Amino acid sequence: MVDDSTERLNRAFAALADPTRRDLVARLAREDATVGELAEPYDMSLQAVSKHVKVLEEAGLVTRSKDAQRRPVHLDAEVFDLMTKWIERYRREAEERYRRLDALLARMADDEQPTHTDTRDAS
Amino acid sequence: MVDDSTERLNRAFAALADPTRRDLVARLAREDATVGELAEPYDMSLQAVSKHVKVLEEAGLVTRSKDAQRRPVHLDAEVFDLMTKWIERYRREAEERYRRLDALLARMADDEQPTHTDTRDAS
DNA sequence: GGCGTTGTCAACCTGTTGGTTGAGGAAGGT
DNA sequence: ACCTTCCTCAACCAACAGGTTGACAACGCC
Repeated sequence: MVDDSTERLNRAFAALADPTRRDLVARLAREDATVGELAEPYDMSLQAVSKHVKVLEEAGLVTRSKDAQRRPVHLDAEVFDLMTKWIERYRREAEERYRRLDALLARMADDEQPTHTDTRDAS
Repeated sequence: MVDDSTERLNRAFAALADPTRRDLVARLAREDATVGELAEPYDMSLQAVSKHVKVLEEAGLVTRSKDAQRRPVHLDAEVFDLMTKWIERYRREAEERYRRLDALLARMADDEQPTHTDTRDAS
C-alpha cells in the first residue's frame, strides 16, 4: 500500500501533462459532452480521444453517466483540490523559507553595519 | 508557436507526475540540497536522481547555482503559480456551472410544487 | 601533478504513452 | 429485423520515460 493519494496524484498530474487532455478538461468545465462531440475539433481519430477520456476517467477527473449510447462526460473537480493542496503546501513552505532567509540576510547586513568589527569569541 | 505556457504546463505537470520528483520538490521546499544529498535516501543510482533533477530543471521548477562541484539545487516556486492558476480557473468554472445547474433544478422543482398545475401561457 | 569527490554524459534496456487502423458491441429509429 | 449512430476493444507501432552501468569531466586538496 503506497499511500493511496500518491497514486491519485500520479495519475492526476500525468493526465494534465497532455495538452489535448487539458483542452478536454477546459471544454468540460463549460459543459458536459459526449466523446463524439469532444473529438470533433481535433485532427485525431475518435478512438484516440476515447483513450484520452479514459485516462481522465482513471485519474478521477471525469465521470460518465451510465446512460449508455449517449454517455456524456462530466468533469469532477474534486481531484483538483488534491493537486492544488499539494502544490500550495510546498509553494508556501518554499516562500516561507525564502522569507526567513531574507530576514537572516537582512540581520547579517545589520551586523556588518558597524565599522568597528567585533572580534570577541561568543563562546 | 504553440503558446509558450502550453509547453511549460506540459513539462510542469509531467514533472510532478512522478512520485520521486514530487518527493524531491517536497524536500527542496525545506532546504536547498546537492544532487548527492538528494540521492542518498533513495534506492536508486545517483545518475537516476541526476536525471530527475534535470527534468525538474527543464520544467522550470528548480534552478542550480552555477557554483560548480557543489552546485546546490534550489526550488523555484514560480511555475507553481502557473499550474494552480490553470487548475483553479477550470475548477471554478465547473463549480460555477454546477451551482447554476443546481439553481435551475431548484427552480424546476418549484414549478412542480403547486398541486394545482398552472396551465396559463405566460406570454 | 595526481587524487578523491561530485556530478554529468552516453549507451542500453524495458515498460508506457499516444497515436493509428480494423472490427465489433449496444441502443434507438423505422 | 435491420440499419445507423456512438463508442470501445484489440493489435500494432514509434517515441519517450525511467532505470541501469561505465566512462569521464570539473573542481578542491595534498
